[in-house]
Amino acid sequence: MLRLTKKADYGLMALKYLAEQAAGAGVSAADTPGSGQGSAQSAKDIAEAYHIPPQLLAKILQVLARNGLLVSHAGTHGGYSLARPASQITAFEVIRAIDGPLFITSCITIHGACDLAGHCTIKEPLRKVNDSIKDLLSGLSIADLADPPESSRHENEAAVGGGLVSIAV
Amino acid sequence: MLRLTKKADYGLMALKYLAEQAAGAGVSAADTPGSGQGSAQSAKDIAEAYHIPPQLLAKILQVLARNGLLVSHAGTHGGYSLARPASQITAFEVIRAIDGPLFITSCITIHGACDLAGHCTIKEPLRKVNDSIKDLLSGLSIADLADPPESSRHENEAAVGGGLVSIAV
DNA sequence: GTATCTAAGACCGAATGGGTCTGGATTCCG
DNA sequence: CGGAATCCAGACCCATTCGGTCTTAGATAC
Repeated sequence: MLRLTKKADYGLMALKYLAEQAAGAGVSAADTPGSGQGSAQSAKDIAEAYHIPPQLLAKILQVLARNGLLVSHAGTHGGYSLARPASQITAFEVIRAIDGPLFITSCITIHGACDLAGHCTIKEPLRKVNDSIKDLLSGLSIADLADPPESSRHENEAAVGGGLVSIAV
Repeated sequence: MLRLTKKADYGLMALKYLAEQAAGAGVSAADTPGSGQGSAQSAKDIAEAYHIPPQLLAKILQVLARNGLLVSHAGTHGGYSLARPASQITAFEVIRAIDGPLFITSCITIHGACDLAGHCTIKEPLRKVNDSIKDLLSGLSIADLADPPESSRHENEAAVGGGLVSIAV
């Protein structure tokens, strides 16, 4: 299937959300305990914005924070904010933090070991594909997600407060 | 994890094996359809060559045959052979035949439907990545696996046709 | 007619992924 | 100070998928 997990999806969406908040809210609005990258958003807020299970997102954000992509702040008005500018956080980092190392084939492991050790003959060509995908994702930043260059925009995604599913596509 | 399944691995290895057999069997290069030469290999042979479970490989080959990538021949000296020249069978076809449609994110489905229907905002950028990966795999043929191009080249621009690595969004 | 091979399906155990729950530890605020 | 809001870290559960096996049936060459 070659697909990334829902967790990674959620993580990307959350980062995008934070990037938008940071950009829109102006840095000076509320002096937040983060590192000045806009206002901190709680896991619950983000989860509600996208209708994803709050507890699950909470765990994802924890992982992201542990990996240095987010900064967290506990307490009453705590939450998460980006650890770096959105343009300097790549989708690859997010995915690897959540889903672990990115290997297209079961052969390519950290040690290069393979259960088909000697006789796995397709390893090398696939490694190139693997690297290409990695490069591909490394070239995609959160800022790119948040601010699509010129793609089609027939989707009305205005902040739907407590809205229902609005099937647009 | 973004990795393809072991079945797809096995499938690719098997195709590569068949390509090599076809090429080495005296017939002109790898560009020979699976007809007329006794180079049909049984599932058991291939399985033994790579030490993979024979019955599992058998099922994989069946799927491949059903999808028109292999031609099968039952009977005493039956077996499988490539339905097309190895250079005209892409890794993408193999993977899709075995692992099903290739979608990087759970949002992108056949109908475009998404459980996060309206509010999945990262769908479009990721679709581009998805397409790029698809192009990447479509540019990799079985012949490339069997006869690895000079890997001393730059990694990303191997045998791939268009500028697919340039996502840049 | 029999040995050899593919075809097709049911079936199973283990791993993974998605999601929940619980019990803390921190920080703000009245 | 004490409580509310928030993050943190696990354990835990359930459904799906994956890897693999088994069985039965249909084709084909000798």
